[in-house]
Amino acid sequence: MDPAPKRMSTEARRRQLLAFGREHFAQHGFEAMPMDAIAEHAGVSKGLLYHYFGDQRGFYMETVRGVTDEVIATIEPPSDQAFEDAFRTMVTRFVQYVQTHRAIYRALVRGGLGSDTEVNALLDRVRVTSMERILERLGVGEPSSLSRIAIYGWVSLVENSCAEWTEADGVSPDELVELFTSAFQPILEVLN
Amino acid sequence: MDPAPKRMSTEARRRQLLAFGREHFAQHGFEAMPMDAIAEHAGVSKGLLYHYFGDQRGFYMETVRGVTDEVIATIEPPSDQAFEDAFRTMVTRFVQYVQTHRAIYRALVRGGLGSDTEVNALLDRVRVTSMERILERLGVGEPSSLSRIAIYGWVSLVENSCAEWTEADGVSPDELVELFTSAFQPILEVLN
DNA sequence: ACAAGCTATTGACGATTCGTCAACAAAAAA
DNA sequence: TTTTTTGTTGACGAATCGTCAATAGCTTGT
Repeated sequence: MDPAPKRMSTEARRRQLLAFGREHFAQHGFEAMPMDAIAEHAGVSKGLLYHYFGDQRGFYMETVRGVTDEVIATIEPPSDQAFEDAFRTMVTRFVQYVQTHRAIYRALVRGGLGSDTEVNALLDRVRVTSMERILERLGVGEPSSLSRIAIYGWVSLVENSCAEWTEADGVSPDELVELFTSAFQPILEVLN
Repeated sequence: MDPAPKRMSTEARRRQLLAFGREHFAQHGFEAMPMDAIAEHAGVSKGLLYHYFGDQRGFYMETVRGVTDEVIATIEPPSDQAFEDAFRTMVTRFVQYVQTHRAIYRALVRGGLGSDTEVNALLDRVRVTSMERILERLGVGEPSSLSRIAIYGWVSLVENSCAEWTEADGVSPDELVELFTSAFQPILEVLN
């Protein structure tokens, strides 16, 4: 695939492998594919993957974490806006992220890494972070059980609607943002 | 575990193995567990599992299908009610199902069989069936892309809220039904 | 009661994949 | 050049999948 220098610095090699992993998973999903084959496509030996990432799960984890961290950074709500505006900014940025990173996002939520408990925890971290940021901006200290369930549900709605969106045609980002915003109103009624 | 008769009729053995599988997955989730070990716990040989279900995926599939078919049958909306009532009946029955089958339901949506494309298709069948029934009752023939996305999102909200609910305390079924009903109103605005 | 036939059931087997590790080789240091 | 460091490899053992000929329990016929 690449000229693939025979020997690279630890950091450079690591970045290269993670970049390849991201691209690979975006195209092929996280379906079971032997580490041998992945390594071959990446132009290195299987042993090298294990050397850098410990085990298969480790490679998946680091790749996924790269994406989830990116998402979390993207939807950081601006601190100089009132709630309604900050909320809309978060949602808008999220939708834009999905639009810009269609393939990898779909692989993330549809590619089926739910099987792995640890990897799934990374996905849940995005959801929980979103929840906490919203609750914090609303000044809700200790949300009730119902509040948590309601917000979690809304976040899931956003997540899965976006996943479907990546396979649909003719729906603009604005329409999605509008949908998510209006869907949040009944949730707001319930919070604490 | 059981007295485990040495030889059973094909149908009886099949039912017994599926019942065991359901119980096993409810308790342990669908985490990777060797077929050898599963067979041992079930009191049969590994070969027998393969004989009845073809392969590992086949065993998972049949077990999951048992549950998904049950869910689909449960939320069949009554045909003699107006939409609002039929809708509420569907949601209520669904919530009751989750309450009654906590363990297996959580395993279903959290146990991580998303990894497998085919098994995931079974889960999606529940969502799609729900969507179609609602759309049909509303008299929506060919839903727009946005409509599909919106309803799919709402179904995901219900699904994931319920999954969280199985791990939470102090939230009544009625509160959930109320939440889901109010969360549906903005969706209704968008449909076609 | 016994033999013969049917079929539910088994466990050993080859194939595939995971993860390890001692050996190798390319760059840097002396 | 020689030595040292360390990025890299491929062969290996362990674990698991899925197969299949052999086995053993039930049924039928006499």
